[in-house]
Amino acid sequence: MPAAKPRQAPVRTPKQGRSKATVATILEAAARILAEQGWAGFNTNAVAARAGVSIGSLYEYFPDKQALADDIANAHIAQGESLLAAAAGGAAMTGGSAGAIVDALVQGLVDLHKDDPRLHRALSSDVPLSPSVRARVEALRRGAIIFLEDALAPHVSDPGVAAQLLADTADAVIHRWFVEDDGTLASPERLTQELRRMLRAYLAAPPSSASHPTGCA
Amino acid sequence: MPAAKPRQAPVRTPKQGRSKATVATILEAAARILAEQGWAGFNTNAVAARAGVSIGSLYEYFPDKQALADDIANAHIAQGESLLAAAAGGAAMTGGSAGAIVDALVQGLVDLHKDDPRLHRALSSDVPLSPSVRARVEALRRGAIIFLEDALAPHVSDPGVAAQLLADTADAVIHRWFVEDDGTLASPERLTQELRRMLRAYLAAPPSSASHPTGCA
DNA sequence: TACGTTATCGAGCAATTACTCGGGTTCTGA
DNA sequence: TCAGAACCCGAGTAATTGCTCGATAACGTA
Repeated sequence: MPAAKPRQAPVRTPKQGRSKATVATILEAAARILAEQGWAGFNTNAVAARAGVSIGSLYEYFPDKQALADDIANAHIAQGESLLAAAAGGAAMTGGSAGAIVDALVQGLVDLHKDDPRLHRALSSDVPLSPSVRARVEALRRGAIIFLEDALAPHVSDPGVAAQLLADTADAVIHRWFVEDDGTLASPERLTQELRRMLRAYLAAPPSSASHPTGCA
Repeated sequence: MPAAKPRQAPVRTPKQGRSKATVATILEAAARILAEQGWAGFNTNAVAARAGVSIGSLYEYFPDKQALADDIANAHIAQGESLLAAAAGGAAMTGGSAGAIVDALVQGLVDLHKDDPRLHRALSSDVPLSPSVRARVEALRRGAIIFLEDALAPHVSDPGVAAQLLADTADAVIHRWFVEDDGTLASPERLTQELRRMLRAYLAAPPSSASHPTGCA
């Protein structure tokens, strides 16, 4: 890893159709390698070879390896943004009851994780992303929590904490079941159903009860 | 990364006191580098330098880089095993009520994550561990779930699913709050309290109620 | 003290890999 | 048709890094 030096020939922006296709091919090959072999197998020579393109061509359009990874991550994040927006819309449509909020949240996260789980895994816990990309992920998370906070306000006493608990729980657990999946004992679908039940139970529970819960006394 | 070749001089097992100290120093330095810089900064030359030991000495006691990482992971897992055993004992002592089970589970996992969170993070989602180590982690997880399953049997209708949901939820969420900690909105302690509330509410909820939960109707 | 065992050392080898650069090919517009 | 722009090529460079090996030093014991 040589120190950052000013590049002689500046990075090209594709103008003709063939170069646009080249860039797309490179990005696709890079994503596949990332999904299949993770960051460890992600080297620019391999990406170029897999794309059927010379290493020189790759560096015509990407200033360095990091930019390539960031581009892939940004595309994935954009997908996540629209997916969560759709989930938010769905929750609003169905009336905003606690159950509807839970369903929309869980469904949105399942959708996000089900499409290309291996790439999602690589991007979320393997690739060292640049600060700007990390900031975008964080913004997405915060946006989702803020939305949840508003939606939950009528239903709980501390919407801020409830929103974060719901968002983090659903995301972390779904991530584990759909992405890590190291010999999961029960099926993800069954577990997801039970997850919804748990989140609903939480939202329905009184703010702070006795230390020994006894159900409905 | 050259192909695996039979080592000329077999790996030494430390006999004298000074070599035992050397091994300990190497392991300590390696753990610190792993915690501070992750797998990316974890190279054997750096470990040897940080330990104040020559690279040759390192390779007297560790066959390769992977063995070094695995040794650190195994020590960490052993710690986790005893911690979870303690939590299990605690739950049994306090009577085995649903609330006690939740408290013991959450407390055990918090303890596991609070001690050296950076190392825990590196080991759990950065270092490519060898299959045997991964198997040991998986065995630990399954053991915890089996234990939970027995403990929950008197309280829920489907202990298998409930046990996995509880274990995965608590682990994943606590991991996020105590280890990842990317600008968490609320304090981990407050969130942990609310997590306990959620898990209790789940265990107290009836097996399968109407789609619109209304608390205790 | 003498000798075998144990421990330490570090220059350097070999493989990997991010990235360059000089030169060729294809396209486009006049 | 032809000049220049856009595109593509891939051998090669320099840095990093896992690991070896022959030599030296410290230790234990007779």
